[in-house]
Amino acid sequence: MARTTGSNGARTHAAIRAAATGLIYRQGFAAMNLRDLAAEVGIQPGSLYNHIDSKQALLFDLMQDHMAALLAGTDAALDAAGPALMDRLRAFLDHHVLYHMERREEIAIANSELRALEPENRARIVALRSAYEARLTALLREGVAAGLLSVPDVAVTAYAMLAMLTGICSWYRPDGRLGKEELVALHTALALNGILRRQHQA
Amino acid sequence: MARTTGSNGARTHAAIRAAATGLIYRQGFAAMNLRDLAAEVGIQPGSLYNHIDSKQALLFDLMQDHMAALLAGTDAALDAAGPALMDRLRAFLDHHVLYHMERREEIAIANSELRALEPENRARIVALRSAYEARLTALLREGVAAGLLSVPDVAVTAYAMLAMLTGICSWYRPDGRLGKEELVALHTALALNGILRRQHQA
DNA sequence: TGGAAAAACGAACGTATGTTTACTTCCAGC
DNA sequence: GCTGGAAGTAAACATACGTTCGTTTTTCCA
Repeated sequence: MARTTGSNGARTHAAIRAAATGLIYRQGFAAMNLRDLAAEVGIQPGSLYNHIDSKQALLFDLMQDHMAALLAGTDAALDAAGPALMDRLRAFLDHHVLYHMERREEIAIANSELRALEPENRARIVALRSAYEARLTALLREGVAAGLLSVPDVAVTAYAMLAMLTGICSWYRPDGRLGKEELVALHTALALNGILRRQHQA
Repeated sequence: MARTTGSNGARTHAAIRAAATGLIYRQGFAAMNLRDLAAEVGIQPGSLYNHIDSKQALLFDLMQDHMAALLAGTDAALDAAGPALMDRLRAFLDHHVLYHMERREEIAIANSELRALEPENRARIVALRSAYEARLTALLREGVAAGLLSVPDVAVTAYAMLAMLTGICSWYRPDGRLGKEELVALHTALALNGILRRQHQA
C-alpha cells in the first residue's frame, strides 16, 4: 500500500519548506529558482512536484502557516496575560517583538512577498493580517475609552507601532550586541511611551 | 554633431526612469521585465539600451539618486531649523515623514531592493543609508547628553524610530482619510513621546 | 541643406526558468 | 515473494528573459 506517514516523504516536504524559507528570505520569491531549492534539499528539480503543486502554492502555504501561527501565538499570550488592559497591551507588544526576532525569516516573507501572490491567495493572507491588526486596534480603543491612552488616530497609530516593532526582524541577529529580553523591553517601552497619557506616568 | 541635451533622448531617459520606478515599486525588481518597461515607455526593448547600461545599472542609478536626494533634503531641513536641538530633531522627523509620503515609491525601492544589487553597488547604497542614520543617532546622542532625551540604546532606538516613520510609505495614499500635515504631526509626536524624558513634559 | 551622431526598430541569440513526462527505485502490506 | 503506490531520476518542453546586432529613421549642428 501507500508509504506511511513519517516516511521520507514527510521529511522531504519539511526540508523543502525550510530551504524555501531561507532562500526566499535572502533572495526574494521572484529571484529564487526551483533548481537552487532542489539542490539545497538534495533532490532533482522535478522531484519537488511530488511535494508541492507549484512555486506559487509553496509560497502561499508558507505565508498562510506563518500568519496562522502568529495569530495563535498572540491569542495565547493575550489569554495568559489576564483581563487587565495594560497587561494585555504589554503582552501583545512583548509577544510581537519576541516572535519577530525568533521567526524573522518567515515574518519578513509574509510582510514583503504579498505582491508575489496571485489575487485570490493575496486576499486570504491580507485577511489574516487584518485580523492580527484588529487585535491591536481593539486594545488601543479600549485604552482610549478607559482614559489610559492618548491616541489621536487608532488605525494609523496601530500601523506605526506595528511598523516600528516589525522593523526589528530586518536587522536583528541572534549573536548581536543586545539580548532578546533587552530588545523586547526597549521596544515595548518605546511604543508604550508614545501613547500613554502623560498624567498617568510617574 | 551629437544631439543636444533636451532632445528626445533626455526625455526618453526620464520616461524610462519614471516607468521603472513604478514597475519596481509594484512588482519588485526581479519580477519586473524589460519588455513591460519598454512597452510602458512606448519603445522597443532593445532601444532601452540607448539609455541604460543594464537592468542592474538602472536599479543602482535609481537607488543612488534617491538616497542622495533624501540626504540633501534632510540637510536642508536641518539647516533651516536653526541651532536648537529639539528644533533640529523635530525638523528631521517632520522631513522624514513628509518625504516618505511624497516619494514613497522611490523610498520603498531603496529600502526593499538592496538584496537585488550586486555587492559593489550594494556597498555604496548601504554607505548612503548609514550616513542618513548617522544624522539621527547624532541628534539622539546630543539629546541624551543635554538631559532632554531618555534613550536606552541610541542605535537600536534610531532603527526603531526610522522603521516606524518609514512604514508610512507602505500604506499612505494621497487620497486617504488623513492629510499630510496630520500624518506628519501624528508620527512625529508618537516618535518624540517615546524618547522624551518624562519630567520635561507638560 | 547635407551629413553624422543619436535614437529607435525588428529580429535574433543564448540561457534560465517553471513544469511535465517516462522511467526507475524503494518499501509496506497481502 | 509479489505488488502497487509513493518518491526520486534524468531528460526534455515551452516559454520568458536580458541582451546584442544590423539596419533604418530622426534630429540638429556646421
